[in-house]
Amino acid sequence: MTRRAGPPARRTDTHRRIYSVVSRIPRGRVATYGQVARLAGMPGQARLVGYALAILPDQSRLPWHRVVNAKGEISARSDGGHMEVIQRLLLQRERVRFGPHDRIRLAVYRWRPRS
DNA sequence: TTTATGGCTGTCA
DNA sequence: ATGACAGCCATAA
Repeated sequence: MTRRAGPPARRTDTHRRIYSVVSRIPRGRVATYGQVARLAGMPGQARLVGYALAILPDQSRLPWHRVVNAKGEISARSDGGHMEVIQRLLLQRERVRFGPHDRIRLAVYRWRPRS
């Protein structure tokens, strides 16, 4: 194994928890990166969520498109940017409406898990 | 090892 | 509303 002593498999566990939370976001609802981080037990790690989703394989079944930034917008990718369009389509397909400035009204569509 | 990004965010001007 | 800044930390070079 290449992994030595110290923090045991943190990266793996981190991604695991992030994906776990994302998989629970119901259709027609969205969550912000920061929100996912908090729910995953790592408040303030919004960027980690972005990383975890960025390396997601294309054939992944995870609802990555239901994660948006704090303003309710689809965050810009570093690459081409075609995924942003896909994300928008996927959301509209599950009837999430976009308001002015390509924004989603978080007050209306934000996911609110019970516990 | 060090440095520079990066699907972010809250605070403050 | 917009912009600068500072945290946070995984990855890539």
